[in-house]
Amino acid sequence: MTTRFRFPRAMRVVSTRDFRRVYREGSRARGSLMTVAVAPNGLPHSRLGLSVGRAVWKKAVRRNRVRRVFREAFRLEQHELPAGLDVVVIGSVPRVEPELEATRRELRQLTAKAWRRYREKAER
RNA sequence: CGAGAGGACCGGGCGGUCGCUCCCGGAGCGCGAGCUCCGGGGGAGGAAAGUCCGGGCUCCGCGGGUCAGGGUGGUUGCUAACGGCAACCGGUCGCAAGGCCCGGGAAAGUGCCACAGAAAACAAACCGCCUCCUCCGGGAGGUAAGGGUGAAACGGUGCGGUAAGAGCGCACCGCGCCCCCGGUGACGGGGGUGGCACGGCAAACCCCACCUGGAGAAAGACCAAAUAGGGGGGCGGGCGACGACCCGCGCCUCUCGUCCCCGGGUAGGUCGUUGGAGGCCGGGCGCGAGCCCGGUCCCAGAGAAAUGGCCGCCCCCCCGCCCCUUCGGGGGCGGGGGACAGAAUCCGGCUUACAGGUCCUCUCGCGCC
RNA sequence: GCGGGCGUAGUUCAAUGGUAGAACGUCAGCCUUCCAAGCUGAACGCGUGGGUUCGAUUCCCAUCGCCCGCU
Repeated sequence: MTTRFRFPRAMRVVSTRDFRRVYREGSRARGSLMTVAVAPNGLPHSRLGLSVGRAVWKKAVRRNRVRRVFREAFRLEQHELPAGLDVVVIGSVPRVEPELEATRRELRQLTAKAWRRYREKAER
């Protein structure tokens, strides 16, 4: 049985309430391509939320490109990431042109880093 | 062959693989909304953009009138409508094909025209020119051809005429008015006449003609947790509002009285939401924009927002190395690049951005037959 | 997605269609033993491209950039 890389809508953070919860309670980690914010979601799987605003690119095409690369990176890395998290990927770097492999690497590192910070905060 | 003009169109192709979303069919799970799997099908643009116009649609209670405000500006058409388009007229640029033009009114009124200049719009006269007078300093009168200023100076050129001159007279051109002819019309052509009157600016106020209510899908309709206790309807009276006023009808936000009823609504969800002034093919009408008839097709519907990622081959462009060459170029290998740009209620236009490429028609020049 | 508004010196703002000004800042000189303050002087420009006009920062059109409001 080969590992599947499905990515249905249920694996997306969609509602405004969930976004607000991650921003308020979650922990963050910033890298050269993105900022990652995480918080547990109480589900058996992790979910992805995207936030790529006009500060990244003024043209809608370029923003869509950034979102697609981020989304593809999450799809391919979903089994390597901790389960049961809401992962909000924020486009925080103006005029980024992300490469897929670099994005996968950074997503993995930043998610682990943010998740570690969350657990340290929870212990205190 | 070269130079150029106008128009129509395409916007990388094929395959593999991992995904997303919607629709249809089937199977499984679940009380159910639904979820999962399998198969089939659809899935960005010519500008989806800017939001500059016009319309559909929805709400603001409906209809009518006058005004205010806003818009348009050659004519005739096309259209659901338009500030769009077509044909034509006029002006202007080009040898031409053709291009460009916010192209009504300045004898309804108001305003502005800096500086310079004598004078800037209604007539006047700085230097001049001419005649006469003179105490030789100049003065009176005639004149607007010449000078100079200016973006613009009171018709232009020539001849006659005169003291010097002047439409003072004549010819041609321009301009105004009248008549005739052609055209639906803008306007064009011809004839007569006037003796020049009417400087420019209306993307200055304005006048004229025509058009025009406001908001916008976050419009709007429905279902409906948690929380909070209020909320709704009928009848009668009063005040008042939707740019202003008026008329007719309708209605009640607000408030008072009274009677009756149990719903209202945030988060969230569903609808609106994709079948339409629709695409393609054929025929007919029209110079054309377009219109009519018949056949055929269903062709994106997301929602923190799908239409993507990776790989291979082909196509086009650029660079490097090597080989061949009839010096025009051809071939091989490697590397890089392939525009502008992403639907969000829909449609008709306009505008702006854009690598490269295809097709059609026309003009001018050169050569050959 | 929709609706509004604004672009003028380095900065904050003015200006009827007729030479673009003010304050602060910058630079130079004077003054002072030196600095500051003060005085004098200078440089610095209408977002961009067209059009109307004799003439445009001003009027008209297009374009670029920025800001605000509406669930």
